[in-house]
Amino acid sequence: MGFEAAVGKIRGSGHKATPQRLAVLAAIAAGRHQDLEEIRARCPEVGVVTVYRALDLFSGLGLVRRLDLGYGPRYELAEDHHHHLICERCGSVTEFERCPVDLQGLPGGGFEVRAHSLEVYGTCSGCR
Amino acid sequence: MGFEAAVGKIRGSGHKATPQRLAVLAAIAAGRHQDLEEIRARCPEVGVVTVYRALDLFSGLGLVRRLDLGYGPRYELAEDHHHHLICERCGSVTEFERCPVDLQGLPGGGFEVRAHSLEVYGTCSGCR
DNA sequence: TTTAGTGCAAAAACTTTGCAATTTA
DNA sequence: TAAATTGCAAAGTTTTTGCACTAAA
Repeated sequence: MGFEAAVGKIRGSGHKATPQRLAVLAAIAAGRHQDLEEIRARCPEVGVVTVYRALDLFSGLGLVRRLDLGYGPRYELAEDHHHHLICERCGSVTEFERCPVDLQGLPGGGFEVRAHSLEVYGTCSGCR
Repeated sequence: MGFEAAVGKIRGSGHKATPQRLAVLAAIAAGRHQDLEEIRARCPEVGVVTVYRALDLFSGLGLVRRLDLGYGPRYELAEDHHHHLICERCGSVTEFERCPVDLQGLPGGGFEVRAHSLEVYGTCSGCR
């Protein structure tokens, strides 16, 4: 889901697309798996409380996803799928595009899939 | 990784397998994606601080993984792979066994894979 | 016996809430 | 204009730290 679609979803859900919310959304979209501090740094004009509330709203709308990659909460746009490579030694996180997931014939009896997130744990080349 | 192997890994890494640590580990192994409160309930004799420190140690050893499934941190044994079905409507989490991930020819230039975790987001049958 | 680990109490960090002022649709 | 949103200050939670005591190897 892109930035534009996300804005549409905010309005469509009956919420107001305030400058603060857009700033927070843009901040999240500008990076990947950022923590609160990183997001805040990209929109310092927005109060912390508002950032928390925006994050909450966005999560509820399915626009943003909260992850735990090992060092506290991180946020990113809830694209259809994300794939992270996480080094258990140094904690570095890198992403990769090619989707190694095949959700054909998934169990779960009628579960409707919207997105997925894959975390691959191991040791990065620099730590071996 | 089973409980036994985990104990071996604690000892092998030069740390002591204290009754408190074993209790915490057993508590985690007894359930799936539990939060701190649930874990604590299974080993009430262990102080909170010790639980936090054990969780920290276990994460560092790669025995336990911290996840964020939408409502704060959750912990589970870091088996080779886990697959969660997360309902974005009601927050319910279910697991499934069949692995839909194929990590052959993964990018990442020499990243050594040890395990993975897949979260599938969508709407469960009860919420549709 | 030595070094690592525990638990308490306190500190720090993080997140949520109440409320008056402000702003969007 | 009415209802939603913001931001401050305060309250509540969660997590970490300092330190004396205890226990595992």
